[in-house]
Amino acid sequence: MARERKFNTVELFHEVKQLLLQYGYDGFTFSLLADRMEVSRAALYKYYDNKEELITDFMIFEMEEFLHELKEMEKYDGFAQQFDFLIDLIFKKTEIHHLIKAAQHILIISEHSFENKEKLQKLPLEMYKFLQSFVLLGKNEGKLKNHLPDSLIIGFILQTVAIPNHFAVPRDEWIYSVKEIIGKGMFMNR
Amino acid sequence: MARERKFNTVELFHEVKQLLLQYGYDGFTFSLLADRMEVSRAALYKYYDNKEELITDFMIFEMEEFLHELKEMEKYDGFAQQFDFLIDLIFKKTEIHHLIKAAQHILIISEHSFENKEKLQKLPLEMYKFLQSFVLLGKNEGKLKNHLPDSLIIGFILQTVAIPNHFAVPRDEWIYSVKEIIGKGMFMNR
DNA sequence: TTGAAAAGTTACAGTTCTGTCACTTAGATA
DNA sequence: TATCTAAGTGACAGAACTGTAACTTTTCAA
Repeated sequence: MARERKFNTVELFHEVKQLLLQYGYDGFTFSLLADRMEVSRAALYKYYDNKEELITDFMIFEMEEFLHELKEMEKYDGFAQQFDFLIDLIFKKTEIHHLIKAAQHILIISEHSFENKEKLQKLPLEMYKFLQSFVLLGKNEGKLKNHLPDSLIIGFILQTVAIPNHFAVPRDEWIYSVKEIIGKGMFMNR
Repeated sequence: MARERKFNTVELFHEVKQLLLQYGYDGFTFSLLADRMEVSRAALYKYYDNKEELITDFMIFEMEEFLHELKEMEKYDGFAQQFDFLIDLIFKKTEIHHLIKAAQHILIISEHSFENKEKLQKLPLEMYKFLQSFVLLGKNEGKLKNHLPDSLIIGFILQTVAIPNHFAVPRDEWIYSVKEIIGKGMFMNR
């Protein structure tokens, strides 16, 4: 009925991710993407009205995938095991942190609402709600300090991934030390 | 001998800061700045060749100011007091975190070297070296865990400022809890 | 008072990106 | 094989930003 497509959504999103991480939201252009995909710029406009819609769709795709992997946590028993899984996951997927930042950037600069804007807004909330149940488990098990705000606990854990490792401390040592600080702090116990 | 200037560097940098924090490096333009300063765009080009040079000069100004405030730490006696001062300072100057990010952005995207590029590169290093001596003090006093990498300790402390307080936990409770987690961790002691 | 010098403006050319439209191409089906 | 339809292209106009050059304005000092 119609001509064969030169690319699919998976290939497209793969390049979008590379470009976003390399150039950021503002540096990303349809020309850049079209060159990478080896199609004309106009071809991309057949599928997405503008950059905002394209990146939004991509973000939703990435965040849903991450959320899906996050929910693997439930397969682990008890807080301690889930904690280890969580830290390992966010260090395996460090890009997600940058992508969420970019997502918030879209929501801030976009004036008019559009198709998937609402969906993009809801995803971080869903993620937050899921992690809050994890925090609650920790508190109920008596493993997490009760008086600390849930949002700070969650934020702290997610933020660690953004600490720049300028001096190239070996990955394993780094992650081990992060877990240590989050759990037991950096002060000596007396 | 010459005509009176319509603006000075202090006023200029004040507006640059506002615009940078609101629009980010990419969103910042000479037109935007000229409007704010109520001068013509071309007038700005009398003082700065381009955006890169302008923002670089501004960054150096801001980072030197911050470094100066940071060095007030030395007036406090012992690690514990210096730690409290440091946390309070970085929460008083949360913007500096975003500005340093922007500075790194410049260094990444700029191809050719220019006047103050080197100076901009050196400032974070100077800051790092200063904080490292603080970490050393903590380790020597037996207050900080010896086996944790210095760069992680420093990164951890600086990064806390970027944790988003989405649910508007009161400032004092927030900062108190941050200090608690950094020092003693979020796990219950058994 | 007049003219040198710095401050400031206007206007232009060049670049890059955006969004659209008329067009061509390729594959399925009738 | 004719033709319908979706895929893809090239080319255009409009917008925004950049950097510069020629010009005007203001001030002070000789």
